[in-house]
Parts: sequence; structure tokens; C-alpha cells
Amino acid sequence: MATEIPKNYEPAEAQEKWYSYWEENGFFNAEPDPNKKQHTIMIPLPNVTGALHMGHALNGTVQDLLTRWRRMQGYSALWMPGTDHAGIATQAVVERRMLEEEGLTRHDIGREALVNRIWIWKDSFEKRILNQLKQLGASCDWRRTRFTLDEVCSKAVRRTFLKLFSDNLIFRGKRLVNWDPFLQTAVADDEVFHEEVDGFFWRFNYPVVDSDESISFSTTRPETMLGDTAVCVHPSDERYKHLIGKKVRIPVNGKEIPIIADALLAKMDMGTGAVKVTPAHDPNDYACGLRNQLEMINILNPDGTLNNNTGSYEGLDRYDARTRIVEEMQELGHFEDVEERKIDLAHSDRSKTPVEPYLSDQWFVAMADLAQSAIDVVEDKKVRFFPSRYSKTYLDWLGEKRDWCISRQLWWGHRIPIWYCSSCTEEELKAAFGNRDDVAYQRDDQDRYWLICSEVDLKGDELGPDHQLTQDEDVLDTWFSSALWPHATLGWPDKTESLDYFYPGSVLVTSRDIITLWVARMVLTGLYNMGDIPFKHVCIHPKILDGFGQTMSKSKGNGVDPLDLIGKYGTDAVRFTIASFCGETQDVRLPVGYECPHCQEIIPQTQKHQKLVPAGGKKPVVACPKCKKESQFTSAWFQPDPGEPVAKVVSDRFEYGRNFCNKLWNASRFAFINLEGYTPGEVSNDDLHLEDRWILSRLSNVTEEMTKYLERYQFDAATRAIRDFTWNEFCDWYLEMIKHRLRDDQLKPVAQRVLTIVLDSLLRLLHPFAPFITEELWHRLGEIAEVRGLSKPEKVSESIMVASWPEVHQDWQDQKLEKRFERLQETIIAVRNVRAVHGIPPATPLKLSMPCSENVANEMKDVSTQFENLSKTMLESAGMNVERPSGSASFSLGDADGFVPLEGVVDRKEELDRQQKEAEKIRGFISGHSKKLENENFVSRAPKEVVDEVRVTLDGLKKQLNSIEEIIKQLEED
RNA sequence: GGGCGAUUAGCUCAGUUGGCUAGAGCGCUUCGUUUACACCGAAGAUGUCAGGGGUUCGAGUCCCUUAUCGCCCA
Repeated sequence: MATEIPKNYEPAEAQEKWYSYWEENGFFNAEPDPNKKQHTIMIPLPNVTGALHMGHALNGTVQDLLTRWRRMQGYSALWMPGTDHAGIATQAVVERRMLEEEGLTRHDIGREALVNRIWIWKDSFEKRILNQLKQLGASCDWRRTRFTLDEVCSKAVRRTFLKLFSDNLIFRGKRLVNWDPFLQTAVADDEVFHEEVDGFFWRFNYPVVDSDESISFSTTRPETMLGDTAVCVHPSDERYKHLIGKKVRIPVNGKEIPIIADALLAKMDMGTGAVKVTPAHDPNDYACGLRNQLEMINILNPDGTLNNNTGSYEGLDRYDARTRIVEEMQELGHFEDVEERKIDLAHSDRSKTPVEPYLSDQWFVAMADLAQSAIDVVEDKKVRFFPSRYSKTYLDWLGEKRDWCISRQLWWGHRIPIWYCSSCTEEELKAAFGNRDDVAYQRDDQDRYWLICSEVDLKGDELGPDHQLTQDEDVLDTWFSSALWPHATLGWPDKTESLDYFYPGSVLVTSRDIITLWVARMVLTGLYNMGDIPFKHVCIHPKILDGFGQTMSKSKGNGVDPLDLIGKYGTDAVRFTIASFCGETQDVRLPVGYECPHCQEIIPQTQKHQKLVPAGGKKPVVACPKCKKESQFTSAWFQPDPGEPVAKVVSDRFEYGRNFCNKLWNASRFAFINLEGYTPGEVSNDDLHLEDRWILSRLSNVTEEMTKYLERYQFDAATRAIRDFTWNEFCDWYLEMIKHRLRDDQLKPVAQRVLTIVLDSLLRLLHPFAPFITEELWHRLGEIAEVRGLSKPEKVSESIMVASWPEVHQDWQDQKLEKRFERLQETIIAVRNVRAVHGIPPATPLKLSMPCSENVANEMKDVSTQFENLSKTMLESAGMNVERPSGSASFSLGDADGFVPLEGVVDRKEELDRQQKEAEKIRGFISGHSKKLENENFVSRAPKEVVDEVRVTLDGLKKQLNSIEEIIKQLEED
């Protein structure tokens, strides 16, 4: 007997205890097992830039509950953990911090030293991230933890690159990229944000060569005229038609450039209708340049100064050059006008500085065939999205088949495994590498030098002292390595047992914003390397937004650390609440506050709080409106000073889960206290009481629902189903109804056995959602009732984690019985209502008379003890001839009425009012239903069941109204 | 500019192929320390389902449209 069971669940203790218990017993480990089906989930690898926030917690909760559920179902369930190096994001964070704290740039310390620093950063955040996952209860197979830059993943990256290279799917080409002159690297489109800034809109003109005319145009970046290679007008623009084919002269450098017609670029009704074309420095102009074979002149150095294509402007910063150009155009008489204007300017997410479109050499993967293969598997439903609408996002994006730019001008990442050699001959290459299958080579597209691709690092002297090999400076796009995650982590390209067994995965769990960047690429590389899809399902879950509707993100500073909430509410509460958010449509708004460490007042978080950073070394504080004290608070930007009282993040939405856990705890506590003297034993159908059969029927139904919801990834519905069952059925009704049996030695054994088995199933159903509390209760239950079951009592497994998922007992389900039970519930609620309305204390016994049919009367008599148990009411009489005692309070349920004699207590007028109000309400319903039935179209066109249902309901309502009217009549006579 | 989604009780959200007398949690009102639970129990109140059209016997649910918000792509 568990003697000491606290009144409240203490999460911290249970979490600590059971997590290490699971780990020590190896329950997280997944092994290939031919006797089991396989279930594989690959974690959407969190990047090591920073700690996890609640969005990750949601993602992790979903994966863990799926894994735990499948494990209980008997699958060999693998949840593969790991982290992502996240190229630019991590490098930028480390560089920024280094600049802030030491005033150093990466060029000051060099490549190797910078990379070393990033490894240190990575180690610390990887540790923190994995710990956060563990605190969340993650049942990952930690032995298999991978990192995208580790040896195993690197091998896969090199092999894939070589394979693509050998298949001629990798090529080098010019590409207009977003150039971050501050970090001196290209940034991907998704690493760019747009912001309106104050700027100017200048109007200039270029003189037409051999003519008195000139063409006017507007620009926000005058310095780019140094890279202009055409002026473009619309082909049907009457103002300029006669000039097409002629040339204009750029006044500041004297260059002559053609006037071209291009309907895609020039808009007749915009400004002057003419635009200057700078193909190397604007995406639209670039496209125009390709269409019209224009020269492309790069005018920028990597640091944002003007280069040697700009003559006397060389070396000027781009903004200084802008001023100079404007002045010069003014002096030359080609300046017309300037206005102030808000300009939408692209900024680098990493440095927060404006980016420049910039033409540079980049490596690409040719996408046409690869993309098509990834399109096919979704169209053929081999890979399915949940909810299905997201397949559109995926298909639309892949459908563009844009070549994938995979090079990044960074130091942190997989260095591109290409070596250049301009001096050697094909024979020499053949002699050096001809017998190696891990090296391939080809001429570059302009026949300038050899490109040698190697799976292992080359030393540089493989071709002898005369030919120096130099490796490409760039690294690969982060998504290149993460695209390989599902097979690389299992050991590909080696043929491992794990790869064979666990690939392809079962489901990928992620949020919608990386469907294109990541999901699509995993599918395509999986097909390319493995010849098979990486996962069968893609479960897209909601995103967590802050209280202001913004996505929670590491860079916005609005991320909430799950550990704060876990500390406050407990892991199970956080998980259960999070799962309750996981529906199919809505993102989740999560307003949070800071809990004042002095008086526990909640201070709502504002957008200002999210942005506060230590300025001048002092840590920001929040002020409590109640006790007026100030305190430091948890933030994504800084750690509070040690020893300071800290206002931690709280969110009252998690009380939902905490309260539920506490309810479960106390229901179990009740059970444990009342299981004294429990003996296992077979329970036959005849032994079961009404409430037993009812709760078993409900349990069977809810088990079926839970399984169905989990199969469909409808986690919100699943939490609702299990919570309603636990709270509103098991606790509110079943436990109340068996209390008297548990005090009766004769009746006790059956009640105990049923109670035990319901609690057992309940814990199992809840385990994936709330692993710690269910494990704690499982063990406590095991101490009292290790052997349990209704038909064949058996010893249960030691840990709930490896217990089996409840089976659906179809034979327990009984719709009729549930209906009967509902009537009982309604009656009891009606009596309680009478009590409440008339202010009768719960301890005062009441009597109840029920005029009704003999059938109903018999049912009521069968359960009459429950009237006593649940409403301290004695069923005095029930049947056809029961009369209303005078001075009674009354209620009507349609097929039965109830009278509660309250001589002297009932205020006749008050009761009359109440009944009349009730009658009015019923009349409203009746008129609604009657109207339907009077409508011939409805009767003839609606399905028969619907019409019948309305008839039945209407009949019931009419009976009820009759009863109430009768009651009113009698009240008036009283 | 194109696509996807959202708009339901004071707040946060459910509402499966149209059948609804529109639900839940929190909050609110009234009562209650009955030996599981005050992180509780009992009883209640609360809605022009964003606005406007349409289809239908019937629309929160389907179609069109307007407004607001969010995300993705260009």
C-alpha cells in the first residue's frame, strides 16, 4: 500500500527520477528487429545558433508522443536526434559577438581561428539544446545523435557531391545573389528581410546619341548607372518607338549603350516609361539582360566599395559614390528632379545591413530531373502531407525547377570538395586519379582550368611539384547537408543494418515554413541517393506566435524558453497543453508575462521587453506594477546576473495542463487509498454494475477515438477526448458512483478490479502526452495491483513506457446503455439544479417523485442508490400514477418529470417564474422545429433520418412543454 | 502581384463529407472546507459565427465579394 501520497503532483522529482530510469534501462534505444514493424522519425535538426523556444518544444512534443505511442503499439520506434551547423546563422552570431566584445572581425583572426571559435559555440549550444529536449521528456535514441558536420554526415555530403558532379548535375555559373557587404557573403533569399527606409527618387536623363533628344528615367540608386548596359522602353510606347535601336550616352562615363524594347521590364504607365538597365545589380534587370544578351558589368568590390570597372570612382563606398554621381549629373545638366520617398530595401537577416544584388560565381545543382522525381512521389501519394493542402506549397515550388545555388562565401560549413588546377593535362590527371573511384574531374565551363572533385581532402601535391591544386574557398549551403539527414544519419553511403531497417522513415514532423527549403530537398536527395522516399508522411503542425501574433523566432527575441515553463508548470503540463494546441488550421498565440519574483504578480510581456538589450553593461529590468520593485528577467539576448531575483516567463494557458495533471493525480490518489485489500480476479459480465459497464463502454470508445486521432495527427482532438473522459466521466461520475461500493466489503472486490483496469488504460492512453506523471502513477499502481485485468488478470510490465497501447474492446461498447446512463445524469443534474436554485444545502436530504412510463420507472429504480450517492436524494416513487406533491419544485426531461417536495422552502412565485421561463424557451425550440416540418420541401427533400430526427425531437419537446404547462397549472393552484 | 490560411463567448480556441436547440478551457455570477483534488466540487449567465451577396428544404460549414490580420512565393 502506498501510504504516503502527496496531495499535489510534484513534477520536478518525477521528471528527474524517471528520465534516468528510462535511460538506464535502454528504453530509448531502437534496434533493427525483424519481428517488429519499424517506426522512424528524424528530428528536424535544430540549429546550434541558439537555444530552443516553444516552437521547438511543440515540434519535439509531437515527435515524442508519436514515438512513444508507436513504441507502445509494438513498433521498433526510432526517434533520431541531432543538430544542424546552420552555416551563416551560426557564423554571423559568433562574428557579431566577437566584434561587440573584442572589436575583432573574422579577417583579423583568420579562417582556422574563427572556425575553432564556432566549434566552441556549437559545443555549448548543442549541449544546451539536447538538454532542453531531455527536459521535455524526449525519448530519442541518444546513442545515434548526429551533427551535420560530423564524420558520418560529412562522408554523405562528400559522396553526394561527387555523385552529382560525376552525373553532371553540378555546375558552376554566374548568378545574381543577395550580397551582404558587411559580412562579405551571399545570403539566401530566406535570410533576407524587407524594410521600408527613407530614401530618394531621382530623375535624370541620358542624351540620345546623334540626336537632340534625351530619355528621362528615375532611380533610387544613381551609382548603378556606372554598370548600365541599356535603356529599356516598352515596344509599343509611342513616345519612344522611334528611338529603339539607337544609343544613349551615359554622361558620367561617356559610355554608349543601346535603347532596347522589353515589355516585361518597361511599364508605360510608370514614371517616364523608360528605365535604365543594370543587369549585374538588379534582379529584374538581370532577367532582362539575359533575355536581350546584354553585357553585365559588376561595379562593386565584395566590401561594398566601387571596383575597377568604375574608373575614377574606384574605391569609393557605394553611398559616397551615390552622392558624387548625383552632383556630377547636376553639373552636367542631366539632373531633372528629386523627391523623398519610402523605399523597400532588402536587408540581411544576419548583419541587419542592406544587401546588394551582386553577380558572382556560384555552384549549382541542376534541378530539372531531381525536382521532377520529387514531384512524382507526392503526386502519386507515396509521400503524403497532413493536412493535405500543404502538398500545393511543395508542388508549386518544385514545379519551378529552379537550379539550386549551393555555394556560400563562408568559413563555417562543408567546404566545397573541388580543387582547381590550371596547369596540368588530362594525361597527368589520369595518371594520378584514373584508378580512384573517389575522384572525378572535368574542365570548367569556360575551359579555363580543371575541376577536380574528391571525396577525401587532397593535399595539393597529388600531381607532382609542378602542379599546385587549390581548393575552392566556399562552403556548401546548409540545406545541402540537411537534405541528406534521413539517410546520412543512418550511415549512408555505408550499407548499415540500421539504414536497411529504419529507412524510409515513417513521418516527418515540421512546420510549414521549411516545406520548400528542406522537405522538398530531402525527398529529392533521398530518391537520388537511396532510390526511395525518405518518409511516408509529412505532418505539418502549427507555429507558436507570441502575444502579438508574430512568429516565435531566435532572431526576434520573442522566443520563450520551454525550461522556464517546465519549471513553473512541469513537463507533463507543458506537453499536454502544447498537444492541445496542435490542430490542423490555426497557429497558436501565446501571450506570456513575467512573474515578479517579489510578489508573484504577473507582468504582461510587451514588445518593448522583447527588444531590450543590456546597454552600457546594465541588464534591463521589468517593473512590477503591484509591489513597484524592479527585477531582471529571462531573455533571449542575455543571461540575468547570478544571484539576482529573476522574473521568469509564465503563461497562464499552461494551467490547463497543470490542472489536468493534478486532477489525474488526485483521481489516482483516490484509487490508491481505496484499493486497500485489492485482489486480482476474473470479473464476469454479471458481476458488473451499471456504472462499470458504462465506464468500460466509454473507455472503449475513447480508446478507439484516441487511436484514430493519433493516426490522423489530430493531437488537439486527442487531448480533448482523453481529458473529457478523465475529468467529466471517470472523475465526476464513475468515481463518485463507486464510492459507496468501496466502503462495502461485499461489493468492494469488483469495484476495485474495474477501477484498477480503467485507471490502467487511462494511464496508458495518457502516457505519450504526459510521460512522467503516468510512469509515476504506473509504479504506484503496480505496488498495489501488479496483477490486473478483467478476463485474464496478468502481471503488467514494470515500466509504462514499454507497456502495450490499449486495445479496443468492441464488446464493451453499448450505445443503449450509454443512452440510459445519460438520462440518469440528466435527472441528477436536474435535482442538483433544484437544490441550487432554492438554496438547499447539499447535506439536506431530498425526496424525489417521478411520473413516467413503467419502463423508465424500472430503470430509475435500478439506479436509485445513485440518487442517494450523487445528490443525497431518495427516489420515493416512480411510475404512471405518481402525483405531484403540493409545494414541490419540478423539472421535466421529456420522458419523465421530477417533483421534489419542498413545502415551505419553495417560493411559489419564484418557482412559477422559473417554470414559465423554461416553457418560453421550449416554445422557441418547438416553433423552430415545427417550421421545418411545415416546410414541404424539407419533408420531401431532406434525408429521411434527418426528418425523423426532427419529428422525434419535436415530440419530445412537446411532451416536455405539456409537463411544464401542467406544472405551472398546479403551481397556480397551490 | 500570385498562393495558402485566419476572422465563432471578455480571452485562447474546437466545430470532420452542409442537418446546430453553436461547444470547450480560462475568466465571470451564486453556493459549498461532503475523509481524491480549492491546481477542487455543484449550479448558472454569456454569441448578428467579420460585413454583403448567392447556392440549398436547410449555411458557422459550399460559392462569389469586401474588409482586417498572418504566412509563403515573386
